[in-house]
Amino acid sequence: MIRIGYVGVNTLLPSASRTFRIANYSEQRMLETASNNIHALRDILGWNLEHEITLFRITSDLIPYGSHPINSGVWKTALRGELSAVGRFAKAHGMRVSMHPGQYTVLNSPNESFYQNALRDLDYHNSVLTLMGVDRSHKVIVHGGGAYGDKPESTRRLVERILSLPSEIRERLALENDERVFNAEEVLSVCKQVRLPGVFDVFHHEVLPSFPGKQARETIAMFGETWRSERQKIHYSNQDPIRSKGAHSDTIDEQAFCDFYAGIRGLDLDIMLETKDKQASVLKLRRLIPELE
DNA sequence: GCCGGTCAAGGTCTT
DNA sequence: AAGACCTTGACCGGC
Repeated sequence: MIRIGYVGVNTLLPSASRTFRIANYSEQRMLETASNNIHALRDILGWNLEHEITLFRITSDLIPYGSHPINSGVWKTALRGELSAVGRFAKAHGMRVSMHPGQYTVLNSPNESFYQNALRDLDYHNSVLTLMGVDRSHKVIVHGGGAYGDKPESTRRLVERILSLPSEIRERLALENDERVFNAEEVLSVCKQVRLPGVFDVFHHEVLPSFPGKQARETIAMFGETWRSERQKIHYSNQDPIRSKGAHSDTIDEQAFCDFYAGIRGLDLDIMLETKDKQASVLKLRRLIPELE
């Protein structure tokens, strides 16, 4: 069974990513905005339930400045009940949620300060999911980080940093190939070394290829081994025809997806679609391929 | 008031 | 040294 989902916001509903300028920061404003965002998230999941969509990525902006030093972390206690409630809803309906720190969270940075920032950010993302009460199959997905002109050393540092993470954070982590630095082959190698699941991003793999000669199904199968007893997840998107290389398209290209799907049909897989039109691409592919969940 | 254009946090890589 | 990358919404200037 192949299940598809979408990322971050629903274009038909109020956003769960509301924020404000850091110059206007106050604890009260942070808590109000965060509470509103959590309720907006609940409404998005409700919409998803009505449309039988059970795969969703929660925005990193759910708690404004959630991992910034300006934020005391009081939201972890103040909003415990609201996070728990939305998590109960997700669990009750068999939903799988995830989070994805941005490209600026760099775990393998040689800069100690940036490393500490990354640790805070991973703690933030893990805390949201933990307070929701969802287990470690609901992942926090990160990229490998930078190369710093020395890939072997940067990779070694990445491995070391992952292994030294607090276990509750490490056990929720998955690694994803990016389009500039860590390709699929390198990410898979790190995943095996540190025993973490790997998220294969189909589009990044097209922009920054590896595994020459291997078909998508083979590569997905190799990544699948890293998931052990958990359900495998991959990312899928297309190149925007106008914007720069690596930019996501507005919507999923039906022909491209059909060609891709022909090679993976029959697998057990969660596929996150990354497009500007969000939920619309999920509904579009469902119409095109009714057997998709 | 509304509209459209610009900026924001975060760090790395490329030009 | 400066711009690109990414993201959506906040914010600001001009009507």
